[in-house]
Amino acid sequence: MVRIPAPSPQEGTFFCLGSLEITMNLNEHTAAGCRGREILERIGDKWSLQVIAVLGERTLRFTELKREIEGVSQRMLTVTLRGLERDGIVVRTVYPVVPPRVDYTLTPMGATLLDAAITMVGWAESHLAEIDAARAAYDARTAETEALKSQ
Amino acid sequence: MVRIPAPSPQEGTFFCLGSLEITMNLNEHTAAGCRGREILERIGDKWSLQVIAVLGERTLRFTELKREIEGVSQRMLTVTLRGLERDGIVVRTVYPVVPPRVDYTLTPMGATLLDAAITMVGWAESHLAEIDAARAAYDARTAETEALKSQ
DNA sequence: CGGTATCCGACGAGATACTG
DNA sequence: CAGTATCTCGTCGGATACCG
Repeated sequence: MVRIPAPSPQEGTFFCLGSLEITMNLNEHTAAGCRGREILERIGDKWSLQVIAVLGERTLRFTELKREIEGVSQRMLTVTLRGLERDGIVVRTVYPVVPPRVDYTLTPMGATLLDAAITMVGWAESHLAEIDAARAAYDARTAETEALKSQ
Repeated sequence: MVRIPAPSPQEGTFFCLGSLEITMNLNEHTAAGCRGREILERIGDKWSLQVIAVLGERTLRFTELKREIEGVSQRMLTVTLRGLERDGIVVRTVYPVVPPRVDYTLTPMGATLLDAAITMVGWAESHLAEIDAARAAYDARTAETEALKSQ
């Protein structure tokens, strides 16, 4: 388990991730202020991870990206890309030509994020069967309880 | 980059995470059906990761959990715990005593998930400064553009 | 103590229409 | 082509009240 000593305890510490402490200002003393969760809020949304994944293969234009991801609306792709650009995860390059051309590329930092994300996906892949079994068992238990109640 | 050959292509394949293909039924052919994203939907929500983290240290009762997490409502803690229980990440143990006592424990699978999550948090920790810089730069650029437009 | 039930506001996200 | 603007609806999550 990772434990990071708080460098300036007088600012107050916040149990961010169990034993993983981080230092923060007291006025940020909310769960939303947890920096460790920020990255999950970024890639935990509906589209970010998929965008990062496809850009991990190669640079793409807006329309190519939209075609590649399948299901994303133009609006949400724009919103997602702006967020990723703001965080320095993708670079947006506009070519002043007609018709317009905009390329999106993963930054080096974005590539390292993709590596970390793949770890998570790997975990998911190797535990999917176990999760499905747990769900089936839980749902069976729940259904049984419900049936007893309605008698 | 991870590429998993689709075992039964006739069921249709779906580009789940860039080059990471998974097999799925055609009637699940939505982005939400992506199994790789399921785990992110689980721990990407507002409270799951924090619950997993504090349970990673030791078994806790409901009220202890609520005290430990700070900011979570009773409702959301219940909802979160039910979800984690259903997925086999935590175990809920009810002791038939008065007053009631309910213990929550991380399963072995939950512990491995915590390890994977810590990888992500580690990434976040080591890139926070870079992300903040990127945001500041982006916001500065945006503010500048806005100022020019309103002239 | 450890929940459930209900109400309600805020936000995420799709559909659609319009633009440089 | 690559967006922006607006509307709308569904879901998330907090507050509150009640229960075994």
